[in-house]
Amino acid sequence: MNRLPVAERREQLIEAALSVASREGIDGATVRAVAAEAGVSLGVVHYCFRDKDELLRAMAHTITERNLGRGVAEMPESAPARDLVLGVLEELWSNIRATRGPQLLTYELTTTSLRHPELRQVGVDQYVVSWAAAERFLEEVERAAGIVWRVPRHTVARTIIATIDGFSLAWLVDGDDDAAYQGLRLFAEHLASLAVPIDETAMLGTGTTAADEPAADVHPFAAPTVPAGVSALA
Amino acid sequence: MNRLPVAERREQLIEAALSVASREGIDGATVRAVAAEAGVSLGVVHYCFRDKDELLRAMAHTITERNLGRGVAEMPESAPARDLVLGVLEELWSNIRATRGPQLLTYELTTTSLRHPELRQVGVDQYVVSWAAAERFLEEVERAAGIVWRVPRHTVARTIIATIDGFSLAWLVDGDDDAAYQGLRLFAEHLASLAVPIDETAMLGTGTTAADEPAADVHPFAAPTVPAGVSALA
DNA sequence: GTCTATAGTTGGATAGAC
DNA sequence: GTCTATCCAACTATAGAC
Repeated sequence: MNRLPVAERREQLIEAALSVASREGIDGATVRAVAAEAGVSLGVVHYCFRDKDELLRAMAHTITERNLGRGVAEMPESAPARDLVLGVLEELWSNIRATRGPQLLTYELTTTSLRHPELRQVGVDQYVVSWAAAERFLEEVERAAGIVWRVPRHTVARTIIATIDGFSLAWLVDGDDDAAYQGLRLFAEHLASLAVPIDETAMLGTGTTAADEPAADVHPFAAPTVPAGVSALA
Repeated sequence: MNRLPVAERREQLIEAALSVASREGIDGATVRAVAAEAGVSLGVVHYCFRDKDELLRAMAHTITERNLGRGVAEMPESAPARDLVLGVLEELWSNIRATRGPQLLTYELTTTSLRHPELRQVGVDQYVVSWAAAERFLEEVERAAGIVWRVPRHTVARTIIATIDGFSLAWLVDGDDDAAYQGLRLFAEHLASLAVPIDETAMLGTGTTAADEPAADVHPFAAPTVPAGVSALA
């Protein structure tokens, strides 16, 4: 009944999709369910989106977009790397804990994207955005703590995302808050141990902020981790 | 046509389910598809399994059972912790790389189990088995390397599984073998750094192999050390 | 723009012949 | 034990009235 410009209707439907999918799982997010959630009839959804895939893609895009927005807001001018790392991980964790459904949904989207070529880009985008956010965080820490990382930044970024994903998934299954928290704390310590004060590396003489001293066998100059055909963050 | 005892038929069907699900994804593992894969007709599957859920549960059970079997085969009588850790992670990784489909399937099973109460136990079992395997491995390392871990064993075990899951998932998406390998190497170094020679802890006088001396601030109930300026990130 | 009605698929589950 | 035939539910997608 209520007439709306298409753009607004789309947003409303995306929001509805997000709600249903977070609550019922990705399989529960049928076109019908989304229409019902939004309080419109079936036809409206198909008027706003070419097909279900386009709706899902739009929904996924909104999610990653928001994850990008919720990046590192402000960082102290100067603080020890350890404190910065610990602080951000704490915050990240409390955020995850507070959003079970959406969190699970992102993993459902990842696995789904791996089985459906039409959604393939969704999974790639998720990681591109996550890794980029992690790298930005690492840069901030470098600046604020006056350090560099013992291993290439992108490797550290990838490690951060992997660890958070792994602990989150396990926590979704067993719901053990303490165990997850313990694990993340331990990881934070590890992360902090990867930071080396800039003075100590000064004598190595280099302009780049990338690490020059690899850990044992971790080679610093591995090829950059940009998957082919993933130039688009947009 | 070919008459078989139910038990064998069941195994055959489970095998078929495993194949289809690994290849086409969990959604592709319909009762019909499984029947086709096994070369039997639809009715047969329903004769051997009460319903689809029971088939999926049986399939999942087979997977975790095999993961349990493929535990740490042999471990040297004596070797440095670092070598042991590196060796096992290498092997684990090459195994994952060689089994994309099944690997992805386990994650699909995890997320699916989180949305369907009837399959809830599947996800729990996956982790129980994984954690147990990791703990057994850690015990072996303790013995062979003459060390104990700086943090409770179950925390380390959980970290191992989380890290492997995280890197695997990312690798499934971007297919970057090098990046995944780099990350796991770095993790191996971290793991090795958690080992402390038994001599150094002897004076602490304790019978348990669990760590009694938490790392720096990794205390179960330590208040979050969030620097003033960082809490703004929340 | 929005609705109802309906076409066309797919898939779970059962009945009953063999 | 195995097969064919069939029922029924749920879903995507479209057509056409309002």
